[in-house]
Amino acid sequence: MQTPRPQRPDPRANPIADDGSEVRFCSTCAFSGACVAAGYDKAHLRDLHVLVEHIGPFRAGEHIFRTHDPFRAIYAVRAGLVKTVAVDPEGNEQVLGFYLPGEVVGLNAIYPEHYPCDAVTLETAYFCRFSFPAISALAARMPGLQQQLFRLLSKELGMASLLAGDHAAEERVAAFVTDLGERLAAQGFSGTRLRLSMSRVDIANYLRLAAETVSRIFTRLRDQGLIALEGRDLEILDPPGLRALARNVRER
Amino acid sequence: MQTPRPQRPDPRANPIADDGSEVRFCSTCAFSGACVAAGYDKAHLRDLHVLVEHIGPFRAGEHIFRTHDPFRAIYAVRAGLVKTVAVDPEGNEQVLGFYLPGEVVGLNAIYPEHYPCDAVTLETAYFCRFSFPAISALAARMPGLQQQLFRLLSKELGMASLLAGDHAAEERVAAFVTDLGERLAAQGFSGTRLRLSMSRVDIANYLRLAAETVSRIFTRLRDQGLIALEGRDLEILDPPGLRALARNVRER
DNA sequence: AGGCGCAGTTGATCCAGGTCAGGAACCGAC
DNA sequence: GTCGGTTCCTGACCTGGATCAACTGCGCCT
Repeated sequence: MQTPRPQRPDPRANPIADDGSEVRFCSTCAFSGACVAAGYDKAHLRDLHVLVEHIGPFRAGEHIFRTHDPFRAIYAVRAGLVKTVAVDPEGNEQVLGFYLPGEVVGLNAIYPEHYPCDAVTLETAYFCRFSFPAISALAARMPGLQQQLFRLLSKELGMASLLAGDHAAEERVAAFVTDLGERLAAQGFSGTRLRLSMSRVDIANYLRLAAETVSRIFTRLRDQGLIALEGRDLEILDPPGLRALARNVRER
Repeated sequence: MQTPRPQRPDPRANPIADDGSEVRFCSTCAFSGACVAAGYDKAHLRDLHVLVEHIGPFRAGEHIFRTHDPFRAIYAVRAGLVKTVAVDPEGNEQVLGFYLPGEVVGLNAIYPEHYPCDAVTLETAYFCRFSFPAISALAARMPGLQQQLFRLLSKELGMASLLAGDHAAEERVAAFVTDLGERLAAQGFSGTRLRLSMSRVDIANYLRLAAETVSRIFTRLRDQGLIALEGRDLEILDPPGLRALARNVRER
């Protein structure tokens, strides 16, 4: 709905998840495990590097792809933050997910062959673009890569099922914060001090709550001493406490 | 929670989606497209047949796999109906999906490497069991099969996102019925006269509603002349009308 | 400085759907 | 047949979270 006005890149933001080198590639990239773990040689790694296209910077509010665009590629986030948003015929938006550095956007477009959502950057962001026909052809020659793609899809499926569960507002918010922290930690960032680069409205929409509810729950969690929150800067003070609240959303 | 007592197979139920022949294979199987569409020869088809294992019958209430079982295989439904159910630590159940003949169960286990849910038959059912290591090895040699697996995963992802959307109870029920009809039609069954083999409680749980709400909405839809419903036998009287109610859930 | 606009918070009210409580219909068991 | 169990439906009430309405604080413009 909103047409976010461009805003200039913020030098403080956006730690870059790789060293920028073409050869060493993103060390935390979603696909790195496919090669490294399986012990692939330089030649295979080079295949991956040839088909990847480094794109960016995108400034906050720019679109990577839009609903109904034909599906051509998947995008690994190199730096920055992206949300995917589906819009129904009445114009209601639904945030489907937030994607951190090292994560992959666009997998839900494989089946419909068109992107079923918009992908919008929330901060200045850089991507690796993988042509899907090319990467799936390569996957046929690299079992580790095929396996990795299966795993990414299956993981995304698990995330969607969590979101689909019916959980109380507080559980949802606690799970959201815990999950963000863990995903950041998995990418080598701090898992306890983090910046919520998305607006409260986006968070609320993603959690299928009203923005007011999210706001109230944040203050409640703060009053309980579980988190410290100032604007968009969040610190998780009591990870186990928060995890306990989120327990039903996350464990099964 | 409930331990459903076994019940004897009902000869009326469970139209079988294939001719039972080992060689001709399930004509409506989720994987048939992978071979036929891509023009594969008999040799490749035979590879698929060798790795598949026909299992069943399972009677209503039996488990195909359970939460935490190590992930070994995916299962294509040959006949009958299955639900998948996740249980959280407090014992709350969440139905994740219903699977009709021709559809595939177990894809959400790839990433965690353990099944994240139980799969329970709701009527007498037969399956094709595909060892996952074997089918993904074959997929590396059969791009059409690899593509098909990607598509299945991506499709399932889309379904989960629909379920995760926040929609009014009536929209959810209308979408559920419409979707069931379309999926049955896709498998060659009637898309307008169908049997809800799952209980109202299961439907409600799947839609994240109370059973009472589902019941009330069914009667409302009947009063509006959109459906005819007697027990578990449903007829969709006004498909476009129902689709209109479901519009926001399904279109994007 | 002042003023505008947007993001976020807080309080007051409302309502969709959940919960609770009966009751009817339909089994299968004996 | 009757009994007990189960599923489904319906009515009466309750509540979590949505909605509506201020209000605050901040960044940006002129």
